[in-house]
Formats: sequence, C-alpha cells, structure tokens
Amino acid sequence: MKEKESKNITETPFGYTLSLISGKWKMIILYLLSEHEVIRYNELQRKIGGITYKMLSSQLKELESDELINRKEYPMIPPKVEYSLTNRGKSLIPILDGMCRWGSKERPELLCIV
Amino acid sequence: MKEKESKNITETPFGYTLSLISGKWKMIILYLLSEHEVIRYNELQRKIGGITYKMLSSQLKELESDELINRKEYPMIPPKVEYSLTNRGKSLIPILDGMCRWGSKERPELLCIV
DNA sequence: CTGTATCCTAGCCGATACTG
DNA sequence: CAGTATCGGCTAGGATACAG
Repeated sequence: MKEKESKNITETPFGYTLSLISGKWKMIILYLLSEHEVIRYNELQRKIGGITYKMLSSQLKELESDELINRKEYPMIPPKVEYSLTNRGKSLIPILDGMCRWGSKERPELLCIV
Repeated sequence: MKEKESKNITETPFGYTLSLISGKWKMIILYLLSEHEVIRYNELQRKIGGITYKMLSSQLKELESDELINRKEYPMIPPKVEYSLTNRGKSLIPILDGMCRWGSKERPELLCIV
C-alpha cells in the first residue's frame, strides 16, 4: 500500500496554495493590495494595466470566495467599493514579498511600485 | 515628471519574477525539481499528472531559456535526459517553500510529496 | 525514452457596449 | 463608479502519429 507516493500534486499543500493564487492576475491583485491597504475597483483596474473589467470582476470574486480579500461596499451615489486583504490574505504577504525581493536581486535596475 | 508613479506592473521586480514563473505548469515543475534534485522527462510527466508532452516540452524550454533549469542529455539508447534546477532556479526555493508551508498551515490534513 | 508535428476542441480572455 | 452582457479570437490542452 505504499503506492500513495504517486499522489497528485493538487492534493499537496503546495498544490492547494497554487490553486488559490495561480491564474494570470490573482498574484498581481494580491501584491497590489499588499502594498496599498485598500484599493477601489477602478483604481485596481488602472494600476494593473491591461486587465479588462470582466477579468477583474471574476478574479476579485474568486479571491473573495477564497477569503483572501474583503469587499466593502459603500451605499452611495456614485457607488464606491473598496477591496483589501483579509488576515488570511495578509499571511501570503511573505511569499509575495519574496517574489519582489527575488526580482530586485536579479534585476537591480527595476524599481518597486511607489 | 512625477508621472512615473503609474508604472506598469511588468516593469517592477515583482512583475519580472511573475513573468518567469507564471503559467499553469512552471511553478509545479520548479517545485518538483526543488524536491527531487534531478528528474527525467517521463518521470516529470507522471509526477505532474495531467500535463501533456506538448505542454511539458514548451514549459521546460522556456524555463531552460530563462536559466532556471538545466537540461542534461545522455547520449545513449534509449535516450535519457535529466532536468534539474540551476543556481538561479534554486534561489527560488524559499518562495516555493513558503507556498508549501502556507498550504500546510491552512490545510493541515494535506501531506507533502514524498 | 525523449521528444516533434498535426489536427482539433473547449474555454479563457479581450474589446466593446450596456446597466444601475 | 462599479459592474454585466455579448461576441469572438487565441491558445491551452487532448489525441494521435511519427522520428531519432
């Protein structure tokens, strides 16, 4: 019964983490939120640069349902919605930070986001 | 001239790192190599589970041209090719490891790959 | 065993227009 | 401002055949 070695990667801790943050935009969104505390919907779209509203919506929804980000809606006209990291989301910051530091080390000429 | 604030994410250290390791399979490949020292082509395909030869080839080629992995070919019949992390690739291990530990913390019932 | 080449499909993703 | 709806292209991915 030691056949359990050939386990699928998705059933590992690594695969679980990956399933939450993979995708073309999720890590970018998480990274921006880690740098900015709260960001509004349109602001996110501008900061990311290149993402469409459709993708932004779907990615935010998935991140929210995975409890990595908070969505706070203010009932006003015009509408205002703020996104921020949950505590669970904040616990990913060391990983995002590690990526930033790795990039800085490999390409020192690049500057971090202000 | 302070308009430089609205910089594209791809020009940041974070974006640079992301561009090298994003994609559906690259981080899985890097993670497996971080756990196993050297892995052969077919072995990788089996361990990943679900990837086709076509995707595996293209992802390995990109990782190799980004100098994150080594490809060592043994001139024998039948052919034998071993993949391993370069030093540059190995410097990514703390990030991969962080993901593994994050997953372990959030889902303690999952077991790491043997 | 370690790949490449070809054909095909599903769905991710983008552009645009529209709504409350 | 904060989204949704629709249309369509591109490409990830599967199946299979083939080569060195």
